[in-house]
Amino acid sequence: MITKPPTLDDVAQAAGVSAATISRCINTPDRVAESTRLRIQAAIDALGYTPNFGGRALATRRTNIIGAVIPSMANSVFAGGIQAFQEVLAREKVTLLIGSSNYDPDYEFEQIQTLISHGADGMLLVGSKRPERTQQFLISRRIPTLNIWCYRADSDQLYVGFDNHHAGQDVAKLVLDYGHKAVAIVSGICDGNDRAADRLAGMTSVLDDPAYGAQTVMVHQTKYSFDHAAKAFDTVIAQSPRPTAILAGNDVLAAGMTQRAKALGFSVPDDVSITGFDDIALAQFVDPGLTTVRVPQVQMGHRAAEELLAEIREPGSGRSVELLTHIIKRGSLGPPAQG
Amino acid sequence: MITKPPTLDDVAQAAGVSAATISRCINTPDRVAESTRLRIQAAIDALGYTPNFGGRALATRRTNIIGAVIPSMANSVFAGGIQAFQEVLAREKVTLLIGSSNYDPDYEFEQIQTLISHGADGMLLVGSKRPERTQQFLISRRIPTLNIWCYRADSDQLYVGFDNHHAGQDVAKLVLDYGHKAVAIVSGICDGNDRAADRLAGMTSVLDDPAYGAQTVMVHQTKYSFDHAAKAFDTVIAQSPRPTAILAGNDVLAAGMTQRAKALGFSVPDDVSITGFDDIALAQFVDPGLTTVRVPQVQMGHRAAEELLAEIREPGSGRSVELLTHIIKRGSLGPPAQG
DNA sequence: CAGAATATTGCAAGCGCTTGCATTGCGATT
DNA sequence: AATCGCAATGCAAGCGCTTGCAATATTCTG
Repeated sequence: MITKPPTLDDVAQAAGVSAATISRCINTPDRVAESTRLRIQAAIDALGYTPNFGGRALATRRTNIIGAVIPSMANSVFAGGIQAFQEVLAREKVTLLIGSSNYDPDYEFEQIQTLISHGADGMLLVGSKRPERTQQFLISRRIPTLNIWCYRADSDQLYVGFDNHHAGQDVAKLVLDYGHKAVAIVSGICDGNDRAADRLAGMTSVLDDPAYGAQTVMVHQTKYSFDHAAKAFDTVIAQSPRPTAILAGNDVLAAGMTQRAKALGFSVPDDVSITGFDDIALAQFVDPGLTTVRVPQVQMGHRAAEELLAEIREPGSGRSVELLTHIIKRGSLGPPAQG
Repeated sequence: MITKPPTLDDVAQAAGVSAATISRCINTPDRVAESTRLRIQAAIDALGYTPNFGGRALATRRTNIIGAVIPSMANSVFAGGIQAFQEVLAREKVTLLIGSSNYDPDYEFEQIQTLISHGADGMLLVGSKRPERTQQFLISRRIPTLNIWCYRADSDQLYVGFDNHHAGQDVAKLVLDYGHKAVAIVSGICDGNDRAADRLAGMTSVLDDPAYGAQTVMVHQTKYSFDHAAKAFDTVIAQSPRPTAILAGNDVLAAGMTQRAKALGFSVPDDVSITGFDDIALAQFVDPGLTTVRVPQVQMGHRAAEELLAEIREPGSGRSVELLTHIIKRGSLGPPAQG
């Protein structure tokens, strides 16, 4: 027996009222008389009626869906934040539609289009820079959008994040404070990834500051994977002068390099110090533990959800929020060997 | 300029054809002449048109959304599989709606309802056992559903996963092969989590097999977090006789215990061996590396997507798939100290 | 070159729900 | 008792898209 799901009309028939009344009974119960409401409720229960989403979306032009496009689901960098984000949404009966862009702006655009065409009322995006057409699309569609993982004071967009540039400077300074003079940077691919670019810029701005008398041995960009990190280490460590410290663009790179370093017989941090970024769970399990920048992921997710919801319900009411990062010191950073 | 999003009609007007043709051009391009197709495409691009989801859903009674409810997004156990799952869906222009249940069956039910009321054409769920009302709901709504992370031959449901019981036996046997006689198990909470329960059952079935002459010192259930793992380690290690090996229900527990063990001055594996389960990225970074059971996450995600899509397009055509696990040997398991 | 087959395109009827406006009923007001 | 105000309900017009069927244009067949 192929039973089609019951519709509003079915319920109306069963309850002996018009479809409009049923609709009101569901959406604005106080507009319906107590007695009919009861009758309707009974009919709904009897038929097991659930409003059809498409119909409702079509009529109201609202979906209660929020879309999020994150660069990657595979590594856990974004997991914590999204989980926190989702918790808040769930509480408000809003559903999360997730896409992942694999760090590719074109693919990100595609995902955004998909999510929006699926009716997303708002969008959560990672980072701030994106191609003109993406921006245009978002604007022309009037989709409330909020960017996380970065923060820009001088912008009319909404941000809930932190200052990657500044955080990058912090680590770099710390490393120089330890006395390192020859430092290399292994960054994520900056093209299309403003967080990586900002971090890198922050780091180099310090390293290249003559006041410190240090030297940037090499800046190397590579993908966020353990394998790429290992290769990057090989490249960087072969430079001359050999760097005594390597600043990594994130923890995945740092972890991968640490492992590779040990495999090659280098001692961390005695032969080479390595710092990370993000403080993902992994960071404390690497041996030695990664000195890294802690990003307040959970807080970021929560606040992002709150502000985005606010912006959706009342355009203009969402606020940007700057979060603070701080450095977690573990064993992977030490003074350079006496040379 | 208050631009409402462009509709099919707008595009039709711009391209000088009827709305129907536009629709065909999008859904069945070969039914449209090359020349008009180009003209339409131009119009679409010019207007930045995206099909309205509600309208489409209403007309086709299909949403091209698949819902997934996973126990947790916070740890990376499920990330790889979901990412793989999503990749296949994206290729087919199907979108993923994700919910997380936090390992709570009631909450899982709630999430399932939300996703389905949002029009999900199919559901991906983790594990096999769930409350009667959840099952009933799924059945009454005729939602194609596929379960991952487990496999049951004797079932009319769809599974793409592996035999947790068997895998649990495998690790247990391996540990006994190393000569351990006093073994403890630190499992996830089995209530409402059939994977954890199956693994545990598999492990105990071996440990309690008199043929091996071993002893199960203790079975301890706790939540999947590093903190809980540390506490569990404290409890378990204080037993008498002191276990020389601890089987963990997953890698998070194993990693947390390893770290705690080292912090307390125990050498792993010399003082105590620890095994994990899942082979998440973390496992290779823990020192010593975790001997664990590798779960073919990516493969699981891919196959699950394929079978679920098949089942949705042609009910009855989806097939269950049993995947195989194998043990990855690293340093955390060794022979017991001579005693 | 007529007639048929086929490829393109348009018409119009929904899909299920919401909502502005009109209608009905009824107690309150004068 | 006639009138008014308001609460409760019904009517009907969409919301944007798909699709069976019909109409027209194009190509093929003999």
